[in-house]
Amino acid sequence: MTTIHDVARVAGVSISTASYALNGKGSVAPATRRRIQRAAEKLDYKTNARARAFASGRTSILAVTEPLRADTFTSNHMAFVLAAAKAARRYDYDILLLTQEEAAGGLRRVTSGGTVDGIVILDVLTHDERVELARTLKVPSVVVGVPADTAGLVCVDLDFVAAGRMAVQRLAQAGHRRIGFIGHPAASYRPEASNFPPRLRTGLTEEAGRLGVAVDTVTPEVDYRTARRTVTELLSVREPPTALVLHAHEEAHTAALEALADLGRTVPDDVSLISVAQTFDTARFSPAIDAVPLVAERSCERATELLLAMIDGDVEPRLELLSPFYVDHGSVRRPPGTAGPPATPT
Amino acid sequence: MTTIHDVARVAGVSISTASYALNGKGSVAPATRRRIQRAAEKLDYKTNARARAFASGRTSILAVTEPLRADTFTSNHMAFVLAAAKAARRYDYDILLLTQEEAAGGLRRVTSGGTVDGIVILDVLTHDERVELARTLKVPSVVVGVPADTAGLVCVDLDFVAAGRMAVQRLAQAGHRRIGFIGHPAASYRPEASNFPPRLRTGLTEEAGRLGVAVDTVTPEVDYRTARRTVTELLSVREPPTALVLHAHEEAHTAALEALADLGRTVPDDVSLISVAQTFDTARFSPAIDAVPLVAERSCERATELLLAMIDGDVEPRLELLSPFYVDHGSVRRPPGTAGPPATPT
DNA sequence: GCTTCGGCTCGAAGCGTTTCGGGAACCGCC
DNA sequence: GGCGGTTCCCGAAACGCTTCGAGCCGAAGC
Repeated sequence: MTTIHDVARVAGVSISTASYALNGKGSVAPATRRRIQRAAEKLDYKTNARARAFASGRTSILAVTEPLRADTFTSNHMAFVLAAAKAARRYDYDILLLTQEEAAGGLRRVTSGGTVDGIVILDVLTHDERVELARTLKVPSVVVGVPADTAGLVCVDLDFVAAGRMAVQRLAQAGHRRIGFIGHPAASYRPEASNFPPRLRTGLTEEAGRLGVAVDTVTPEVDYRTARRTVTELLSVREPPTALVLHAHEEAHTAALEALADLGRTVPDDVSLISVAQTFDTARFSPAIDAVPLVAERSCERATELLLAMIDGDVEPRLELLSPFYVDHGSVRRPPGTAGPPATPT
Repeated sequence: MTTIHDVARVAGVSISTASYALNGKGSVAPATRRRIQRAAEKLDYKTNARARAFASGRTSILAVTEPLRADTFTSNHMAFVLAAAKAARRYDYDILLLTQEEAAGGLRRVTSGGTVDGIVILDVLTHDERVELARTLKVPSVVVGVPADTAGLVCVDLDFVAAGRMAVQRLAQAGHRRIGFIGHPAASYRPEASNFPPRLRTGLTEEAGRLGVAVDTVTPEVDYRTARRTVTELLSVREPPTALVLHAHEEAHTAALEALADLGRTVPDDVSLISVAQTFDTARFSPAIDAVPLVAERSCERATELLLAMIDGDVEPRLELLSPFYVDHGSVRRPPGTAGPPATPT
């Protein structure tokens, strides 16, 4: 195995100079640096990660903890894990994946032994043991999501409240006065679950109240047939909503579209549609659905950035809420039978 | 930070003895061992993973490489990654997750620097650059799946051919003479994709030929509406199949059930159903569907076992195909209008 | 009583890198 | 020409652990 000693010898310098040159630290004369780099190239030298970790006290590995629970969606989970991995790589870090059945224990293990330099806590619950633990660890950590108590934590998340508001604003502006909200399964709104579903709903209902928009809410289970029936019922009342806001699993989207087709309602002529805070692509539906997307990359990128800043240096505890944005696919229009100027974005 | 020196001092032994005792290696008198363990406990000593990795040349980390491609399903991917993680943990290993956009480069990186002790290659393509690379690396690796050329490799996978055969046998035994096969999207059967879809289809069609069973095949895209239409067409011919075998995405299962309901066919009275090689639970459908499941845990457990054997010691290259098994949920019955003894498993 | 053996323990040599402190050479300036 | 300040380079000290080889000692074998 070729070591830095070999490189130094071939380049005719000391190993310390070789180390400085290879790592871009210290001050090394350009000519010397080139000589060392050429030697390294020639010998196909690769830094021994174990030795480097030992000497530097850094492994260049981040732990990513992501529980798999029944009340959330696999694709969302995967999206965040992959986004975290991608973000980490941009800073030359790798990720070590911690699973549900090791949540706290795993964190303790990779942390106390110095296996990782930092922790990314994904998909956090309102009350999450991982967060409690992270507070006590000396290894820096960052939370993607918003636990009940954010004191002393660095948290990053989409502003779900604003996302809910944005959807309502858009529809209100288009002239809708009664909207249907298709939410997550009821269990997702309980205090022991994640808190983004209630946050979104809060934003939505409060803004609706402010703007004088009525909201009919349903929370179908993760099951196509139930979802479809639920949506059909939602639309079959005497005074049905003229628009739907979806913050639900993918299957519910399909179910909603099928239910609409079945009832002979077309999108967007009869009913407008907005999907809020999804990680999947709502353009792939037919028709494509307007979205206020949940971009895992955004949250994870920012989280990683902050985490690395914590690793070398201090970062003030904070809660960063990322502003939502709107993706127009033409699934929102004025409700039927109403006149006025065409709906335009703010 | 408390080190092994502290433990040794408190226990009144040398650090080498402490090391042997703590790692269960060498020979240490029981009394001494206990004394050392008590000291470690008292001092809350945790082995420094970096130092240990450096000294021992082992990091206790395995790389898991898993490409995300459009032609497979997120939930399957996640299932295998999690299964790999779980298996690794059982042997006190952690996993470092490598993503698509780094397939070969990432492997090279974590390998040449000694970041990981071994590699688990998931979801392998028939022709996969990761496999080519793995062959040249000095770090041991194991493949979950079956590439075109398995020479010199250790491969583990479900026996998809046998799984396909098993489904047909079951249906033939129940008296079915014409079955419908709902496969993956057409692209999955091309030579540049994974080869488990063609393997399964081969087993199915060959066994069908042997048993005199006709097979009508469809390969719907990953899209509910298309899938549903396709299944409806499959069942709307003059002489429709009396049973369906599904090796398809979850949405296609839902679509098939809805299509059947729409056509007024009930399961299993009018049509029998078997789902083959799925990682999701087919019991959650209504009605529950018989399955020849793809158990990610099985493949990953065995793969990990072999990988660790390779890490310390030699393992002969091999291809291990795991035998499929049948899970009965009552969705298979004799075709309507036929007499004879009730269908019973072999 | 001697040797031999095996169980137990220890000292010390790494493992390959980072990084500190210092020294040599050189510069510009008074 | 002396002197403070840079720039560039080097030697050597860690970093905490594993593991080899050797030593000691009591028990067993002759």
